[in-house]
Amino acid sequence: MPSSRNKSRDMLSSKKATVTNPRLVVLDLLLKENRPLTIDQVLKLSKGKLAQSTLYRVIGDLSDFGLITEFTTPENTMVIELNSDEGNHHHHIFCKDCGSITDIELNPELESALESEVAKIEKYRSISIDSHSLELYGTCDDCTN
Amino acid sequence: MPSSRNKSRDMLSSKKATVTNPRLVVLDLLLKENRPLTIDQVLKLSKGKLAQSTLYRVIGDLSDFGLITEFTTPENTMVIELNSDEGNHHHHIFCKDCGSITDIELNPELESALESEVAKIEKYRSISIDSHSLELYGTCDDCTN
DNA sequence: TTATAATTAAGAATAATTCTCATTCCAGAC
DNA sequence: GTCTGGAATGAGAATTATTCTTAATTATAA
Repeated sequence: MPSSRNKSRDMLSSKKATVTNPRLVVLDLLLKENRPLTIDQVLKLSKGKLAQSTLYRVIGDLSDFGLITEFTTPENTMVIELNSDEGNHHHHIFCKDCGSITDIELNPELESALESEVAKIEKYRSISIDSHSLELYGTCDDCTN
Repeated sequence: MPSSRNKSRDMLSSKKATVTNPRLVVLDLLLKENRPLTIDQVLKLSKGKLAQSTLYRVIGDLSDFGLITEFTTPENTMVIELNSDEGNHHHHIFCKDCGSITDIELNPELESALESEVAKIEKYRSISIDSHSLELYGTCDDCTN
């Protein structure tokens, strides 16, 4: 009974969500791998313990609970990522060769410059902006060699 | 014989590409609408003059010629946009209610701050970054009311 | 005008995701 | 601990977006 299992349980309980095996499997995996995972990766790493349809539904549920975030690769497949407790804002680098996804944080001045620009755009265009994301596309270190 | 038709012809010729009707239809539409268009919008606006499979292939061709750019909505459907002659870099706002897509340009200082941060990330992580995109998600003016 | 190569249209095929519904599981009441 | 109602699951069908295949058509340029 690894501790990640308990952490996963707590995460679900704290959201008053029913604790079920598929949900625990997904959370455990994200806790253990500690990186964004594609659907394929989740399915492979969980070795047939999850029906594909269940995975998609569980992802929807966990997103609704605010425990994970979904986004997509440039090739249009779903990626999930644990929401950190601190709710720290970050962005992603996609490697076009191996498909790896890496988190990056911008330096705080740039991030806040970005946010105030976004605020300006909101006001100027009289629209409301919920979120922004900066994505970088390129080749990772491993694939460059 | 509207002038956009001639513009479209010229665009194709300038790339030494064969001038065909489906290609002209797509370029004309983009010239006329002057905004990013989804596959659905292109199909509807072109009123059955294009086979769907042709549209996808034509989009691939026009991208290869460097005349248009493809990207995707948060709902994962393809969007195309005319490449401006100036090749000016810009970003997009997606309205989560009506799905409209709007171009925005960042103020030049921010854009160049972003670029130098990206360069820093490249160096620091020894990766190579080909492109970046900033996407804003929110509600447009029309949908706020 | 004609030959050749490029392009198209229609629909089949594929891939990702969502839906359906009968079965199983969880959580709280006894 | 057992029961029970509602929530969640699993298997596969359905849907959606995109790509592929192939025979027929069209564009170019000699």
